[in-house]
Amino acid sequence: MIRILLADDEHLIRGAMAALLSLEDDLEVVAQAATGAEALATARVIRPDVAVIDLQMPDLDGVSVAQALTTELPSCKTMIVTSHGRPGHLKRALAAGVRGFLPKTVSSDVLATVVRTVFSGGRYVDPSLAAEAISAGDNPLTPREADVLELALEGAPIDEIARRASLSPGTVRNYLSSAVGKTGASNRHEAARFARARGWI
Amino acid sequence: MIRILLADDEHLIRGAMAALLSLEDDLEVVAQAATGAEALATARVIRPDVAVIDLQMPDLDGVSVAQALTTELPSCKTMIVTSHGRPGHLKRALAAGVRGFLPKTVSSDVLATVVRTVFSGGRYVDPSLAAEAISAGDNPLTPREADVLELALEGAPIDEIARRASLSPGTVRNYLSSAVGKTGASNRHEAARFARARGWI
DNA sequence: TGGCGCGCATGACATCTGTCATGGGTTTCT
DNA sequence: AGAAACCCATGACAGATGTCATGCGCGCCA
Repeated sequence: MIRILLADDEHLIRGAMAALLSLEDDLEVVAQAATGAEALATARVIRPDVAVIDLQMPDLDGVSVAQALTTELPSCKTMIVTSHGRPGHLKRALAAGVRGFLPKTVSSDVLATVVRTVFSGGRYVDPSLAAEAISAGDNPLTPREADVLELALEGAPIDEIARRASLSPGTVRNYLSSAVGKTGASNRHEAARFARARGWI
Repeated sequence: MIRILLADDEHLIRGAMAALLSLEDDLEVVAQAATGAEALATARVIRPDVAVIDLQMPDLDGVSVAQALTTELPSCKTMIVTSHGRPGHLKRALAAGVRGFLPKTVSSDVLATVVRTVFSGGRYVDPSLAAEAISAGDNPLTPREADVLELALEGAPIDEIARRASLSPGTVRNYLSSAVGKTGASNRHEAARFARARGWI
């Protein structure tokens, strides 16, 4: 029997997935969590075989949870399911030790199969997401550029970005200018959206 | 037996919700669809009692489907479930004749209950979404302002917005300036995000 | 040890944007 | 008919932004 921890902030989805996984004879959902922190806390106590975690959750995102889990509970294999598959997340997730990565568009059969695969030590990444990730290419942004661009995402003016990043406005403009050049955008807002779409930030 | 049509682009979610609804004795999922168009076509043939539709789908969004359904199949009650509950959608949905509106954070019990409620002629709107919608207030943007602001969402420069809206750049700036004033934002990008968050665009 | 890339900053310049005043045409309501 | 709101446009001005050149210090690596 494979013991599963299920984490998703959407109660309905979580319950439904649990119902679905429970239909399989060899799978058992032993715990559920609605937030990243909750997932982590529960996992420490329950020590599940496989953790199925939603990528976007209110507090910690799925990748952070996975990161913590792989160091704290190496015996617990982590896999991530997501609605909005962005290439960058896949790379981050893999680096965090995630063993399976799926969009929620897959069928339930696939989910169950992948749970078994990662449980027995294998890995699985959704082919279309993998293809996207490859075509998206490497992140050309320097860490600082990425930081600044992320703050620019919400549409804040430069002065505010500068304050939030503890930089001088001039420096912020330089980073943004560089980022705009690298993305081929015509202003920082477009650049920020572009980078977000690629999963670079 | 209440006959249900289920539409959601995420296969996993759809299957899981179907599994969950089927656990109820008086509910039966008679059809599933992955897109808005598919949902519509299927409903015309199957004539379900209740249509449970995801708000965001690749082609037609849930509200458009609901609109079509209420005129074409008045006997079919429509309800909408959504991940990202934005107040504006709720208002639009209600105007489109939707009988139930739920975030996916609710429990499965609630879903089943609401299905029964709308089937028997009642209405149900998630209380927290309703509260949000009320606090968001009415849309103060004129239609044209909303148009322009929507084009500004992607971060395009003013000249491009002007071209896409077939307006002079000066006019675009005026609308944007007005919208920025109404939203209390400090630039159009922030204003666009704000308006989006309120469901105004 | 000498590049090289990066982080951080400043200054100058051209352009883009936001704001305001103004005006004419249309529709809607009273 | 008149007022009010909206649509569209132009012009002018200040401030924000994008771009470029330049500089210093740091850590990494051949």
